[in-house]
Amino acid sequence: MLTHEGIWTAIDRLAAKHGLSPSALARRSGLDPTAFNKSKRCARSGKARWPSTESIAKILTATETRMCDFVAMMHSEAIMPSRLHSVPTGMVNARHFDELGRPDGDDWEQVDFPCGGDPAAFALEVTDDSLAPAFRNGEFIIVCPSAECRRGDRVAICTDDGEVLVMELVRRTARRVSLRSLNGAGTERTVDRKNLRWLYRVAWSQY
DNA sequence: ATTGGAGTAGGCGTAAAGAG
DNA sequence: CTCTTTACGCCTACTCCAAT
Repeated sequence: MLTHEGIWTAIDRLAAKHGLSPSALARRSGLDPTAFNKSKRCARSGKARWPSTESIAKILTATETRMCDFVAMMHSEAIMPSRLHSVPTGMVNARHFDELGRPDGDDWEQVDFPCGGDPAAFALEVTDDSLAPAFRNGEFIIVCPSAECRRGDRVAICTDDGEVLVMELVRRTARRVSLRSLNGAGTERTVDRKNLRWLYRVAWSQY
């Protein structure tokens, strides 16, 4: 459901994700720098003011953000804890997780993020270009185990072979999960569900 | 201490859309 | 057509902070 608070929260989060203030995001998008001022989010009468679809379209274009990712920022499951466990994508594998799919071992580092939320979330630090253009080298991928996964979502999976992969969820049946690579090649991969330890949604990324 | 830039609050005007 | 509503741009004033 769209709420006034949710949409403004998403704008704030989108700005923060790109290291911008709301006014800087507005300026970059070709809008007036004051367009997203907190003082303009409610009329003097107290009535809620909503950004136009045109403004939303402009900030999504300026930040190369998909609508589904923007919508995810409105909801609580997309909120990051203030301090997350993080491990580089170049070294991550099944031994970094316990039997319940929680971060485990000594390789995890603590990384601070600007807001709090899902206590089960963890971060993967992108350390190469294997996930480009979806995720850049140096970017942090925030994985939320409690978030529901849908077709088209970016997900992190752990297989029985010990692989941990970040891909796009293409299809999920009772027996199999189909995934697509994020590196632009569009390579598809199917994993039997019995060989899948866990599948979590990528709710957020931050550079 | 001064200066300049960024960010924000708030007032006002404008254009577009909807209602009557 | 007129009136009302609403989002947004323009503008000024102010605060904060870093650089000089």
